Amino acid sequence: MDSSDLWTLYRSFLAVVQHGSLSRGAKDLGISQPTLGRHIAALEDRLGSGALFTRSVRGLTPTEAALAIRPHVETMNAAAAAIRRTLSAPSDALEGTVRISASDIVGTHVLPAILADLRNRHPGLVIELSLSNDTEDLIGRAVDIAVRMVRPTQKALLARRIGAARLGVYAHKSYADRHGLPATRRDFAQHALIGFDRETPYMRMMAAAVKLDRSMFTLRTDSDLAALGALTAGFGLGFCQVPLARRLGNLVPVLAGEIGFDLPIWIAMHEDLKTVRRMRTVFDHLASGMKAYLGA
Amino acid sequence: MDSSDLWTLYRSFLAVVQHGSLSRGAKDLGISQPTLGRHIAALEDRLGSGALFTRSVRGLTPTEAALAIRPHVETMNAAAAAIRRTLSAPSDALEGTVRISASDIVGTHVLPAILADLRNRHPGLVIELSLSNDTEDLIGRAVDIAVRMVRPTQKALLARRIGAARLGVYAHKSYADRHGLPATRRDFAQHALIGFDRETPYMRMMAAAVKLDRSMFTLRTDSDLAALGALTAGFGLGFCQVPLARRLGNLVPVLAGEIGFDLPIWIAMHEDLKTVRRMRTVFDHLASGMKAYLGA
DNA sequence: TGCTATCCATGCGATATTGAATATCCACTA
DNA sequence: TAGTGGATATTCAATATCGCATGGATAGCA
Repeated sequence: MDSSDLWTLYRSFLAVVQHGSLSRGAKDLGISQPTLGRHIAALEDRLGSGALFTRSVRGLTPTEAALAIRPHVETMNAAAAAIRRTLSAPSDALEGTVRISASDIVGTHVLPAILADLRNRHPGLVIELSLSNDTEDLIGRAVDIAVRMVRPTQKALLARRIGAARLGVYAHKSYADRHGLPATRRDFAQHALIGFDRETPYMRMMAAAVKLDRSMFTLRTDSDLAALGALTAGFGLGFCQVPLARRLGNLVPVLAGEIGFDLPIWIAMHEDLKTVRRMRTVFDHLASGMKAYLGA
Repeated sequence: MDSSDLWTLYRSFLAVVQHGSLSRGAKDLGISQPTLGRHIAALEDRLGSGALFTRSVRGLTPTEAALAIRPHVETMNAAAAAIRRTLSAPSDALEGTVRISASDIVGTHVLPAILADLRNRHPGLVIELSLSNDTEDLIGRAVDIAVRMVRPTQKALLARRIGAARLGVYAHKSYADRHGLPATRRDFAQHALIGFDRETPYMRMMAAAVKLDRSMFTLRTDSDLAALGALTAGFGLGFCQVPLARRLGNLVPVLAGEIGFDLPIWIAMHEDLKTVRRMRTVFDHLASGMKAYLGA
């Protein structure tokens, strides 16, 4: 083993980068601190690109080179995790682990009921739910199936369009009672608006569609959940998916005819997984569950 | 090391799957056949999902489970390769390796000149060129930079739209001299048409745009290069990017006003790489080179 | 200043892993 | 039917790797 088996060393590298010290990394990996130290030394030696860490008494600080390769090692790690999931059960069985990603809102307010139903039908299934508004992880194998609000373009993905969730402006009843509701878009200036903080491509699109921008918001947050929380707490006017607003109750639509736009809903998974029965089952169940949500 | 360091074992697994036998895989990895055999046995044992291979005297045949995890291991492998590329030079230097993916046509007819120019300016650069019409590999780290014909949607990608290449129908002069050219779309039935073989989403889109379908083609191939070769050899009428047709010469446009559509051109790379100087440099150079190609 | 907690490095015996040699199996062929 | 080539398994001594114990160093704090 002289040429270059570095894979184990990469794994050790990741533990150190994530934990910041040899001892903590070693504990996480279940190996000893001296061994992990030797791994890092061996890796630096064999890569021949100088030090990956600067040793200090507080731990190991990654160098620029270490930061540069870190994302790649994370990709390896995600793929390794995917292997374990794949083998968590035979491919023709309706049990084992499936990892799903979805947005904050969908993951907390829409999926739980769908997943509970799924679990009742197939008790052997184990669901991992990863909530994030980033949509980068299907190819990198960080998750098996994704519920998305944008059309996936990658060829290797099996994607199905479920429909579209209309996004509208709402206010909680308690807010409406106290402050009334705007009759026209101009009245917005007199109201408390809940919106985004940082500019993201997605937000820019949304802002253009409804002709609102960051400066008009009274409460700015990048957490959709926080925004929804503020909305239901009666803080002010905010966006909400129409089916979700119906389900939550006590939310009254604002200028429903005038402001709003459609958010397409897609379910996607890697094509490789379509032969794995539980993946296919979860995929189909998510599709029908989301369709029911849209129709509600 | 009892819990689960399987990364090295995954690497061994991949070698066996790729080469079909322990002995060939071992030669590829630079380790001995008994060692590799023990790796596979250990992996099967620790994964606890039964055999990964059926041993025969002809070699090792992957089981269904092995086939299921293979893509994930390939992802790990691609990421490992990306690490080596990243470290092939310091991140602030204009040397080292950059891996680019592009379509067959662009890779063979457009990029070479652009890359040659690049190499003249920065002799320390090493370019790896991966040609394929699949566009799945940026997140999985199989390549660093991609030239694409579709808009990338993934958030973690840094993408720039260069413009659009118009796709038109052409015939080689020699064909036109012998058979004449169609005056209307209906005349196509009397001509030899070069087109695609299998139905792909991309082809379906293209077919819809120009109102042609598979049954009308006299020569069917899924290799764009073969189609272009047939076109320039005077086989019949076929599609070609307008700037490329101009550059090749001896190609005459057919119904230029009537048939054709625009192919957007994008350059994309992972956002992580934008701090690596040579990546940025190649990205920018590709952008300006492709823009020049479109303008030509 | 001295105590503690946390960190990395080193020496050393125990253990696990490796490679060379070899045995064995089987398909194929003259 | 015997020989050949290519394959996997086994044995065993050499060696690489590991964990434990320990040393040394620094920051925080009373």
